[in-house]
Order: sequence, then structure tokens, then C-alpha cells
Amino acid sequence: MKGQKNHLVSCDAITTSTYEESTASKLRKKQICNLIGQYKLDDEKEGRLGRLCNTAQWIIKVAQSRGAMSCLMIKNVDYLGRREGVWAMSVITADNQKLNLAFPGRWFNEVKEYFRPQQYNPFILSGAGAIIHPSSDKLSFSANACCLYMLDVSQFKSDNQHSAWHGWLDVSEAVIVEKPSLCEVAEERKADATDEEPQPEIFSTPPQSQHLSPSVNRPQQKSLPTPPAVDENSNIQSDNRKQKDQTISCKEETVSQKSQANPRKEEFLSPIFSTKRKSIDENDPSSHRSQKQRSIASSVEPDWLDTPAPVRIDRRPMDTLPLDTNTPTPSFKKSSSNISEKPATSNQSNTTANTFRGGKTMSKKAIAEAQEQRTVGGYLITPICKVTCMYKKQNTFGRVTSNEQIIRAGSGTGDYKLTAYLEDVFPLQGYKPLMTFNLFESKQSDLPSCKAGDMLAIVNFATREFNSAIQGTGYKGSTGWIVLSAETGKFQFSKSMEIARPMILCDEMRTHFDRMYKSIGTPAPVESRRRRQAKLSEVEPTVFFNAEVQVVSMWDGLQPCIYVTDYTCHPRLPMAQDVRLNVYTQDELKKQMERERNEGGGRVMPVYVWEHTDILQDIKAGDYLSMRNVRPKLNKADFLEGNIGDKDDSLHPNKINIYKIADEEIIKAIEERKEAYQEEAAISQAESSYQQSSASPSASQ
DNA sequence: GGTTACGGT
Repeated sequence: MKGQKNHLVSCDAITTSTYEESTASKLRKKQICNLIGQYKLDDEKEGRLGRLCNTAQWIIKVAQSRGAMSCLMIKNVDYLGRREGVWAMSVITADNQKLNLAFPGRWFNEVKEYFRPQQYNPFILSGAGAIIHPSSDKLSFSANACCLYMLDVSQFKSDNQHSAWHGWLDVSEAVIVEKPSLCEVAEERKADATDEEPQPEIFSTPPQSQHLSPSVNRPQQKSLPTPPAVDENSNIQSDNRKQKDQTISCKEETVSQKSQANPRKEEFLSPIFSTKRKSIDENDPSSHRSQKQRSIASSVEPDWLDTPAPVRIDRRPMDTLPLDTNTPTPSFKKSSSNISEKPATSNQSNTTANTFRGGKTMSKKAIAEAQEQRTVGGYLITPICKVTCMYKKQNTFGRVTSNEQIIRAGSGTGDYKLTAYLEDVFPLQGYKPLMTFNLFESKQSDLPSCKAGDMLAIVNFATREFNSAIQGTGYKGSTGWIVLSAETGKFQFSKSMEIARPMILCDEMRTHFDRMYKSIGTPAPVESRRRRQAKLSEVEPTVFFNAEVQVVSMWDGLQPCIYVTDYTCHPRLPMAQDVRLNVYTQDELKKQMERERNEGGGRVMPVYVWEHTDILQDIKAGDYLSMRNVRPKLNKADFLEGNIGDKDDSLHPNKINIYKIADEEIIKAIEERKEAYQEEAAISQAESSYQQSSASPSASQ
């Protein structure tokens, strides 16, 4: 352990707790970002994971690790195997066990933000992905565990620049970062089910190993270096559970040689890493290892060091291979999430297994029952609270609680997107009531126009996990929708639904609509959970906001800035700047200010842009913009200004926070305020000219 | 079969 070299860069733990994040954690993230920033960024598109999944075969040697989990980052794991909404991959452990690992897609997104794909060298891709190999506690992985290592992939070998990749990676340290996640429910069940009997190796090779890449399994196991015989997996496992403090086995000599051979490794060293290493060395947990652990570790170690290059494996991409549901899954801690929680029934583990792992053990009927689905008008409807993250498309309907304005995606195929939040209409209790849906269409008019209170049915939507919740995605061309307007009582159909007019489904929607509205009255729109959408007049100096504005003029100073207005006024906006609106002259404004004895009450806010300033090239006065995550600030004169992004500070440096508004309604609203303002100005000008032209002494005295 | 969007200060 001691002297272990830096084939990994440790970045310490990151908690991904979304809302309450410690300063220390933020700092670590930042440090990690800086660290990563040393490397050339890959073109994200190039890493398109799907493309790689046919060729990228990682064989990962997961070392015994210290603590509850260790995380290993590998890029492009994301699409390696997608099963029922979770990403899955299979790894071969030191003892030739095949581990089936799964984690929700959200994880990848999370990590992607912090660990952008790096290109260590032209033919080695690296980046995010996770394997978590807890050795001391129950094997488990947390969907929300963040990754804490960057791999020095110089250890990777490629037998062909464009085909398979093989790598031996050692995970040298464990990190315990957990947050309840959706999958935990499933895993908890598993744990419950398996707790009664001696715990088998959690990631053991499935009995029906042909499910998971037989070609990997068998030939691979032959060709792989035979690990030390570790016969009693179950014992190891249970032993591991007790050994919270075990350490990794890694051969220091070999590693150090490697390290010398590759001076670049030094670049990977970060203060965090060194510190971490040191503290670990000092408290070398190996000294506390039980005899058993010790023997395991020592027997494993030599092999790991002298691992021959892996044998090329030709196999189908994992995403065509179902995970085996008989494989005991990692155990999760008790979840605080009630999403997809089901009543305790004997078949629940089957259900969750199916839900999360895509097995074939459960009949369609059983799934339908477990999800309390019912067929309505030819559509199998899953109540929102029963929607689970799965590979299969689902149908549901619910009440719209709120929706975001339609925006146009800034990347991908640049489709229009509507985000709507649906509330369950089925009288079930104890389930998450809201679900987010993102519907994409290439034409804005193909998206539903719905308001809070409307019923919305979404047919054939996909699921994924995002931000610890299940999220629905409506893809253009395949996802259909029906809106029942609360206002008019009329239905609106998507193009695809228009063809089939599922009237029975409409009836059902209306029934639920009536029932809901009868029982709870006309529901008040639920406020969006998103960042506050504010008029400029509502901006508070300390609260980040989103706003929809018109560009008045572009910057005239050093720092790129756009002057914007939504034609509302704020006491902390300088009226003098309203001259940019070309409605009042400077003199007129001056007089107004004198009259009102107030410099504020202006309508124009300068918004300084600190990131993606290149997009300002495409922005000109008159444009309508949606600005997100604007940080308000009081300047020296105590006037409000907005700030978008701060490259050095941002945890999401690539996010673009300025969009042109696609929604005509929003533009109209701004236009209306503009007209009102112009009218008001015309009147006041007329008045003042009247006062001037009339001989009588004016009120300004 | 599933990018884009969402998230955070």
C-alpha cells in the first residue's frame, strides 16, 4: 500500500447532495475541475458512446478497496449496456468473477459535468463511468456516488486504434459517497431477499452467464490470468462486510515503475491526492485487516501486478445482452425516496429486478399488475406514481401542474422542447406525485400547448433517471400526446394521435379530470420547482433568477454585457439608462428623475456575460432572450446588475444560459408591456410639452 | 433506439 503510485488521481470524495452541499465539497469539485482542466477536452460528440459500445470492451480489474465503495471512472461506460433505464456494465474482477454493475443514467450526467471527457492521448479515451466495488460492506453502488478518481489511462493498452480497448485498472481507494437513489429500493429488496441466507457474492457470475456476454465469460475466464483461488465467495463477502477499513491491494513496485516510465503521471498529482495518499498510508488499514482479508489480499496482489494484457474479446455490445436477473444485485441502503416503492409483496423483488435490470423473469401480466397498469383505449396506462425507469416505452396521463416555456435546444438536433410536470390522477397514496416530462419536436407547433390544470396523456415515452427522479422523454416522431384543456374542455392531439383518436383514452382522461376537480376543486397551479422566473421588477438582489427580456443594446465597455429590459421597472435600476430604450431623451429622463427625486425606477438592466461570450455575436438589439441563472448584484452605485456565468466559478462551465426565445406568447407579453410604456411616454411627453408651451408656471416649481 | 433539455451558485 505504501509507496503506491499515482496511477490514479484521487480527487477525494464529492457528495452530490443537490441542495445542501458543503463548502468543502464545492471546493473539491472546483479543484477537480481545475485538475481536469489541464487536459485537452475531447469533443464530446466524438465520444458518442453508442458508437463505442460495439468496440469498447473494458475489462476492469477491481481491486479490493478500502471503505464501502470504490469508484472507478471510465468513459463511455454509459452506453455499454443499457438495461431498463440503467446503465450497466460487466467487469471481470481479480478473481475472475464477473460483476454486473448498473447505475442510473443520471449518474453519468452528473459525472460528465465534472469530468469532461479528456483525451489523454489520441487513442485512449477516458472519462466518466463508474464501478463501485465495495468490499467491506455489502457490495453496493450508489447511483449518486460521485467519482473521485481520474484514471491514468496510460496503463490502457489498445490492440487497435479503432477497435477494442482493453485495460487493466486498479482501483486503489474507496470513497464513500452516497445518497439515496431510486435504485436503492430495488436493491433493498434484493438485500431483504438475500439476507435470510448466507450472502452469495453479490456480483457473482450469474448462473445463466450466457445472458451477459457468454463470449466474455467463458473464453475470457480462461484467458485471463487465473486469480488466486478464492473459493468461498460468500464468506469473503460476509467477511468483507465486517471489514470496513480494508485497503486495496496494489503492487507498489510495479506501479512505481510504471509511474517512472510515464513522467506525465506527475501531472496527475494534485495536492489533494498527495494529502489523501499520505493520510491513508499513515493509517494503513491493512494492518487492521483480518487474517482472512490479509490472505486474500496477499494472494491477489501478485496477480494484479503482473497482469498480462487482456485478451481481445469479441462479443456483442452489452446493450444487447440482458442482465441476468438471477444475479444478486448490490444491496442498497434504505432509500428515502418513495419513488417506485411498492407495497411489500412477495413478488416485489421480481418486480424491481425486472424494472431495473431488464430480466425476463417476470411476465408482462405480472409487471402490469405490479405497476397497476390498465389498458385504456388500447394503451397500457401506467399511473405516474408507478412509472419506473425502464427500457420499455410507457404510456401515462396526469394533470399538468406547470410547464416551462418551450425552448429550443442549443445542441443535438436543436429541437423544440416542452417540459411539463405531471401529477398523478390515480387515487393512490404514498407515491411521488409529480413527474417531469420533456417532449421534443422539431417544430414548435408540434408540441402541446398546455397549461397548469390541463390533463395530459403521453403515449410511448421513454424513461430515464435524472436528478434522483424518473423523468419521461418524448421523442419526436414516436411519442404522442393528448391534452384535455381545463379551460375549454377540448382535446388537442399530437399528430400521431390524431390518426388514431383514442376516444376511450380521452374518456378516461375526462373522467379523472372530472373526479379530481370535483374532489379537490380547481387545483391551483403548482409552482414550478425550477429557479424563479422573474420579471425584472421582481428581481431581488440576492436571488438568482431566470428572465425573459428584450435586448436593448450591446456593451460599450470592457466586459461583455447586454442591456436588457422586459419593460417593467425596478427601484434599483437606474432610470438614466432608460435612454437606451429610445423612448425618452436624456433630458426628458433627467427631468423625470428630478421630478420624482429618484434615480431608480429604470427598466434597463445590464447583464454581464462571463462565459460563452461568443454567443453574443449572434445577439443584437431587439432580440428576445431567455436568460437563466442570472446572478443579480448591486454595483457600487447600489444599482442592480445581472451576471451570467463565471467561468472560474461555475460548476457547469459548459452550460449556456442565454437562449433566444422561441415562444411567441412570451414575446407578445414583452411587446405589450413595451407598447404600454411607449404610450405612457407619449402621454407624458405630450403633457410636458403642453406645460412648456402654456405660459402658466409649471408644476415643477 | 433515444441527442437536445433539465440540475447547481
